[in-house]
Amino acid sequence: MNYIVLDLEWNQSNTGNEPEVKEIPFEIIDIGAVKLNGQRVMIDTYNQLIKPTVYKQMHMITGNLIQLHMKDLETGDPFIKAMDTFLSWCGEDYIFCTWGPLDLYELQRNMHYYEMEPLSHKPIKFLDVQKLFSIAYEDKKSRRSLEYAIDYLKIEKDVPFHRAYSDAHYTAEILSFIEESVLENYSIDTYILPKTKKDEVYVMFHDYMKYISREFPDKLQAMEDKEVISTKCYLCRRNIRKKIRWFSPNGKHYYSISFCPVHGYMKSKIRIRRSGNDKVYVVKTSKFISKEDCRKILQKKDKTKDSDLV
DNA sequence: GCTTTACGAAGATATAGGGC
DNA sequence: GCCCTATATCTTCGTAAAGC
Repeated sequence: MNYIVLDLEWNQSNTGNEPEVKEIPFEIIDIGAVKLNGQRVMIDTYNQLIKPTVYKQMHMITGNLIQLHMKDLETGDPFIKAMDTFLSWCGEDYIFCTWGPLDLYELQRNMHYYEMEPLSHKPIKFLDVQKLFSIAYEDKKSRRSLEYAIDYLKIEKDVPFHRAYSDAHYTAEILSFIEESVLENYSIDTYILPKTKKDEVYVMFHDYMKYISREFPDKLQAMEDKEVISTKCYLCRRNIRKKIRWFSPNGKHYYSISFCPVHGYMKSKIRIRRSGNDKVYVVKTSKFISKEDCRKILQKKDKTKDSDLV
């Protein structure tokens, strides 16, 4: 499998002078990518400017940042043409890698605006190199700028930042530094949410698991779904007994604890999230915890009103 | 029984730090 | 300037205790 390390530059409405188009708040104007083989060695590159059709003025802040002017874009390809070329360049067997979680989301939003066939009909697995950098070298939670990571790894800064191709190239260099085992911490893009039960997402990490449900009309219906409220042991996949039934200390998050005779106390947490069209979906995470942590959650539950028990 | 005060929880708002 | 996410802080509200 190849790695497609992708970076985009985009422009936005020049507030006050140009109305914002709601369906495309950010218009992609520069696509850069580097293809790495399975050993993370560079085997090809892609670099293309896009001729904009939505925002004809460069936003001041953006213009200063990315060092691109409207006249540079006049010779660019139309978005649809550039994407067709780019996607066939990507090939068949690959995973997208980006710095931060936004690029893949904006790419799909732009494709949708131009009524292109979607990249996928379900959530997309990708590598967020910004997150991987934090896991490999920092505290797993912080998010650093690309330049910080380049300085940290003492990689030579031979081209300016904030152009799609150069940032993709820098990101690829960082990716090739990161130890193989860290790459298991992949991310899920939810521009497209699971549409059916079959498309729902189950992700196993070494110390926790994550589940992303399909959409439901509201919170109550989500919390009635068997799969949503199921608390099977994610290691041995057996049904296990609930020690603490689902409860919500605040109406947004739900907690439960089950006990697996082999793996111990498993805490599950449900977050209810809003999707675009006023529906909701569920992100459930499960992990094994100590008896002491179990006691703390029990205390939290005792403070919760009965009406919030499920 | 009414008013004041204190406190904690929940919700709303602000901030920070990343992206362009 | 706007988007996204996570976290911190402020505000509001309900309840309980204290004072009269």
